[in-house]
Amino acid sequence: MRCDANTFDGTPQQVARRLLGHSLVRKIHGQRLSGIIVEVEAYLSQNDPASHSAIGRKNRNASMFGPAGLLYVYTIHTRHCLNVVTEPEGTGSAVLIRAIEPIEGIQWMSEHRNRPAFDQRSSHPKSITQQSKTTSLLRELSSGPGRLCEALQVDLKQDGLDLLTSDQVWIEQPSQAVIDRQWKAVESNRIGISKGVELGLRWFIDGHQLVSGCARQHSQGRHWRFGAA
DNA sequence: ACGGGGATTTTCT
DNA sequence: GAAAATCCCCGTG
Repeated sequence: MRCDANTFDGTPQQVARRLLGHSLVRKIHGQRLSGIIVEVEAYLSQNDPASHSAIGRKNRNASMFGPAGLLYVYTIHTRHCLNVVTEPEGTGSAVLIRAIEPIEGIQWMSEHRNRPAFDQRSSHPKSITQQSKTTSLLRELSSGPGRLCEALQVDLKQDGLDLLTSDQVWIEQPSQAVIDRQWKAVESNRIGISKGVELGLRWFIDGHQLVSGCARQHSQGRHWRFGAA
């Protein structure tokens, strides 16, 4: 079920934690592409030197200052990254989606990433070797903010779309299958930034294989039952 | 008009 | 690990 405004209501920290386990859905050429959000970061409107909003409202970050539930897309080198805008119009805050576990349209995502076609027959592998092979293929697809944008064919053309009403991209509530997994979420510092590292503000599913970066586990950090936040 | 910088990824050694 | 790739925007002149 598509999320309503309640999902995007709250501080960027609250929305970031809430979005874990939700599905990011992209519809393109009549096809549904989707994945479960497993890693997020919050970027704040105040006292956050790493936030794009820290330089003030410009053309390129304008949608970050829009109302909660907008999509904010920016470019980094040759790639794109996508964010969910939080807080009321005029407030520059957002949640960066850093990794998804692909669910629907995996073949299309493989093509978009220009990777060898993903073999659906091995998506329920029996041997450990097949399992790790599948995992590494999926990691290439959507573990990392630039990768998932390419897999879902999201770029500046989607910047500013409204996730509440768009027929191109939206967020859906966690499926029963996800709830049954009894995931735990953990907090860490954000990665890939030079300022504001000590603020924390990164959350991910503990031990999930598609979380980006080397630290997929953070056992010493605070953690809680998924869905409790 | 020009040049630098960035919430990244890939492909080397 | 380190460097390249070769983007978009923004600040400067």
